[in-house]
Amino acid sequence: MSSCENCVIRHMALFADLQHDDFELIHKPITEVTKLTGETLYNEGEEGEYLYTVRSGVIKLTQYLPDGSQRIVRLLRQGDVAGLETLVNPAYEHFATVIREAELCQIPREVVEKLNKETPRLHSQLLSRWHSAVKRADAWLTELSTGSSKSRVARLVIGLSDKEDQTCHLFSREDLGAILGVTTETTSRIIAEFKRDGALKDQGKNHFWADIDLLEIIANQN
Amino acid sequence: MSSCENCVIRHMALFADLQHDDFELIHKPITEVTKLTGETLYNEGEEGEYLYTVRSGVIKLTQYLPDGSQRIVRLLRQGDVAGLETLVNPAYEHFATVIREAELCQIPREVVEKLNKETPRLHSQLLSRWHSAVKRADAWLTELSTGSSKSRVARLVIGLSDKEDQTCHLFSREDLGAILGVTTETTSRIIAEFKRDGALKDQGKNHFWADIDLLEIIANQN
DNA sequence: CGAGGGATTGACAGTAATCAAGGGATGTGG
DNA sequence: CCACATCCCTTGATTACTGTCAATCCCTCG
Repeated sequence: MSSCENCVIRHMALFADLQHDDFELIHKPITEVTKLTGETLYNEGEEGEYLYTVRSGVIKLTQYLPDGSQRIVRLLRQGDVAGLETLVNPAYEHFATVIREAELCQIPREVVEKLNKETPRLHSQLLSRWHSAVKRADAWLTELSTGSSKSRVARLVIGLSDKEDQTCHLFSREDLGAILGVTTETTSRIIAEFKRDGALKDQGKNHFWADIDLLEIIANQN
Repeated sequence: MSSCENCVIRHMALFADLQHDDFELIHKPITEVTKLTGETLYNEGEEGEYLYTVRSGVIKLTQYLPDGSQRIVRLLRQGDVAGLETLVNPAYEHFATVIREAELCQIPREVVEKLNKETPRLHSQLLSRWHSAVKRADAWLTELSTGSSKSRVARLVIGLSDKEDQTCHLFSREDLGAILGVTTETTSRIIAEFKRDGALKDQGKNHFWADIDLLEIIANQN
């Protein structure tokens, strides 16, 4: 139960700043769950029973418009938390779906609420989580929803790339489209074009080598 | 200095939950400033000396891309706070510009930092501010950056409308375009079309009567 | 009255959506 | 093991929308 204290990703987790005694306050089980691509964490409007920290994999948060069109508003990766909004208001505000096989810590909302009440050491983590959510939302808007489709796809690929070894795992064209607010066909065409131009080289299973410099040029023109 | 305690918009202000003694902690002057349309509160990257609560008027927060294109990422109105990010990191993260004459309370960052350290009653306000910033960022993306230009303009007009008396103050076509990620010409054409179709009726100076029901229909089709 | 800035409109080019069809990989059942 | 179905990606043809460039209009201000 208090294995959180020894968590390998604790330095980037919600509980990073907690001290030994704080973990005594946890009186409900925190369980580790694995979910496969396509599985759901929770749906918009449901009462939030759990928060989730992402240990590995990728989660998408989506919202729908009345006409049924959907938009992915954020991606969560290692160290990120899903369901924070339930600390302010019990209902989840997004559909949370796994888009790359994920290991998660499922934390009862009550645990976080209790810690938040009783130890000040959670406050700054919570504030900085919210802050980073806003920052990313703003960047999402300016970088991924502004300019031509081609620029936006290029920016998204850069954002999904590992700059060290110049590789990049992409998601389905449909998800990429929902991130950018364009159709799957447009996304597919542009990625195919990047492959023809040598900006991306296929390494199988949506895994690519990426010419970041070239993509940067594409991202900033047109 | 402690006139904050009697502020007429205190119920919606950052200091809503503070108690009498808390106001004793304020040892730097909070000043009320008025700014005209076009004036700037702060620029991205500057060290944040002040936070601002909006008493009246409208502030836009913008970000720029390397190629110079700009995007308005949020609007702040009565009760909203500009510059919250400086509590996490000293640099402002946007350009904050007045787009409708505004009265603001200019609060030294140190004041908020001190209150945040010394009284728990500010925490929940801060969390709920961040929460609402994220919620609005998400809605901005799904409602104002998804679908056809026409739908998006319609949604924006609805969002800017006073539902009581069916009126609406718009901003310059350029600002509306920067909110939606479309050109000023496109925005102008669509608003002109709304006027021809009777969805909007001009009442002078960017002030309109709005047929909300009709706009809702337009927002959800096409 | 003229200057200037924003709003509107037109013509046209370029981009992206739509509708439709084919290709390629994976997995299942015969 | 192969045939077939399925799912996703890709591509083509066409249409519709939006951006671009340019001109005009309107209002306010000096």
